[in-house]
Amino acid sequence: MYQKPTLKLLAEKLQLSTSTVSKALKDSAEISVDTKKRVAELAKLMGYRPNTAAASLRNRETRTIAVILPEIVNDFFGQVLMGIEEEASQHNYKIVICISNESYEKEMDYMEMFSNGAVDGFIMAAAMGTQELGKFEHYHNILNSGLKLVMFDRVIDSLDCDKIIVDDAASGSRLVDFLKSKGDRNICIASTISKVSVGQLREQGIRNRVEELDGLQLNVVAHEEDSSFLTQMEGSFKKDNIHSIIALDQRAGIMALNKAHELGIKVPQELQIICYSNSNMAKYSYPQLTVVDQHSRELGKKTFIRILNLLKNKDEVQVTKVHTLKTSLIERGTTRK
Amino acid sequence: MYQKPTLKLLAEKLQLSTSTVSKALKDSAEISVDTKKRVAELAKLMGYRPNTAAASLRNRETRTIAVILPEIVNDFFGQVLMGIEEEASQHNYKIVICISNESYEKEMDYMEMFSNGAVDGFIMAAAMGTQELGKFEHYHNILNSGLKLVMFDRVIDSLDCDKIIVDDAASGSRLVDFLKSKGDRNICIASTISKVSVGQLREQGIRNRVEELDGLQLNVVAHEEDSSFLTQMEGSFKKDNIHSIIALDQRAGIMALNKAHELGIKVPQELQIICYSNSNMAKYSYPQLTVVDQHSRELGKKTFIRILNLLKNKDEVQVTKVHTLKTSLIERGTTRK
DNA sequence: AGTTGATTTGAAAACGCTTTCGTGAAAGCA
DNA sequence: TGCTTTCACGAAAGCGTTTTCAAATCAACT
Repeated sequence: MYQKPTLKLLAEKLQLSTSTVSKALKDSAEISVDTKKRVAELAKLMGYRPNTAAASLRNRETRTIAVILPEIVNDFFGQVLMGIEEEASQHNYKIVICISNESYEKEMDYMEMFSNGAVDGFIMAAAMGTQELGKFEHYHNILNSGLKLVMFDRVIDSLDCDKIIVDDAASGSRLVDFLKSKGDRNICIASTISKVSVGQLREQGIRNRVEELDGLQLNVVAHEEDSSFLTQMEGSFKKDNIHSIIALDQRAGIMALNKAHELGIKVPQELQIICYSNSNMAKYSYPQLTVVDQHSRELGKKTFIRILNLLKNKDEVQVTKVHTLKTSLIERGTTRK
Repeated sequence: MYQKPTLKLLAEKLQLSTSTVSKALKDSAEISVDTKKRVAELAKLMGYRPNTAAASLRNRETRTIAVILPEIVNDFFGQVLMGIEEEASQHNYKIVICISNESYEKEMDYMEMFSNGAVDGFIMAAAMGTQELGKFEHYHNILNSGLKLVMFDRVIDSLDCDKIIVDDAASGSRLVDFLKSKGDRNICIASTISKVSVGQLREQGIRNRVEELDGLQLNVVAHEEDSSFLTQMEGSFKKDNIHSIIALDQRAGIMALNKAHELGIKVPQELQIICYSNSNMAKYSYPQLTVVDQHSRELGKKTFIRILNLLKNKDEVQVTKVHTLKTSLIERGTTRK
């Protein structure tokens, strides 16, 4: 089988040393324009590609980032991943992907597995299991070993690392104002993510604002599991006189909408629904769901850029460790004009 | 900052040579049980992890597979990726992810970028752009350079490589039978993927069966772009007397369903819909879509196992290069009992 | 005691790259 | 011409592993 060209091979063919060839390819000032050209030409001709393992070994950097996601069949995380990947490929970085499946153990395993120098850093959103258990030593281990860590969306408050989040609490508050302005008094929170940080933040933001304002009522329907959620939702529809629903995640939103259909409730005339996450599911529902857009792709890009900065300014201290993105409301078919 | 333990460091502490330590950690028969134990203990104590770059360089294998997907915010590809990832992590392989965004150029760039020894092989589904253009030299380059390549779902017929696909044509044929048995005569194909291989195969399977049988009528609504698709769909609903729709992809399915809602067509009483891909969108639609399940996660696992075999039996010739998985119909709310 | 064989360990090279440092040649200047 | 400076290149070391081959030790058998 055909042998991949190496520096040595190029050097032989050109009657040069590997050092010269290496420098020439890096456009070093030490090398004459003439030989640079010769080297570049042959390299192109032979399809030379530097061996990454060798470069990693020598340079002590892998140009690889591990991305640990709680799940992947989920538009939000998918979009974030897109953003990360896009930015990474532009900067000539590789992304290795790990799916924790919301499990603390898997998350830990992955972090251990890659803490040997296989990657330069981690981008991650905490697994539900981790947030429930509240065990964070694996994060500390990573940080202590000098690897970079940037968390997004589902972050650990007590952890001293860089974080990219959205204004979950503030947005919740804004939604209440929005619904009140439409005349709704009886608001229901629907959630399948009440065990993760963002779910709690959103709920808190809503709750606080409801208490600040007068004459508003709040219900909560929360369950991770579809069927329990649906029966709870149905119960709430029947006994409480719900004017509007704020769904803290796409699944809760779509299930609430479907249940409303089933019960013959007219959306948005009799019931308004706002849903977190600008997902395809929300876009292709009927009617199209009004959503809180987290600008997830942008979030992914920002997250990558942040870790890139950490990697570059090796010793400089970052001042602002937490970066908050502002969400925006996309009004569609489940809210009134 | 703290220095990662290496073989050399372990060796010094134990008063051994690196060779011995290396062998001991690999449980070589050359080494006495006693020293093996000593080495193992210290290694564990110090948290030794072999440097992957060094091992890659020496062993000429990276234990890394590049996965190139046309898109990631798509339940089918997401599920396949899950399967791949699951199997990979079990076999101690890494997955680097690339998103071609349906573009021929990006696909090519990625394959070039990784064809240097950064990965041991590729798992991929062809981008729409590639299938449209019909340019496949980049695949040949990969194969010639000795890297392994396994394609899934969107494969290139003329390419001599391993492929994992589903019985697209056959399943199309079965769907026709199914619908006919329910009394439908006027079938409409809805597609946003008529430019990719699987879309064409499914359509062909349906078309052939319709021609074989008597008294059936076939319409086609196909457009990649949402708004054009929707207006075409609406036109078809109004002029053709459609009994049922076979949607070749999830987007087409959900859009057809929504349009039916909009026009007040009762599903499934007046119109049956069957949709390819067992996606969340289909599961959480109202009513829930009847779908063709491609067992996508299983497909992902099979794909990884295939490439793993290629990697192991380096010289052995694989006999069956194409592996076809059987799809199954999941009857839900958009078809009649 | 001498030879053999088995057992356990080590020295050294290699994987492909980068970088420091050194060297020879050409150029500049007096 | 003799000196320094600049320019262009090469030698060599080292990144952390793995593996081949040789060496050392010790027991066993003549």
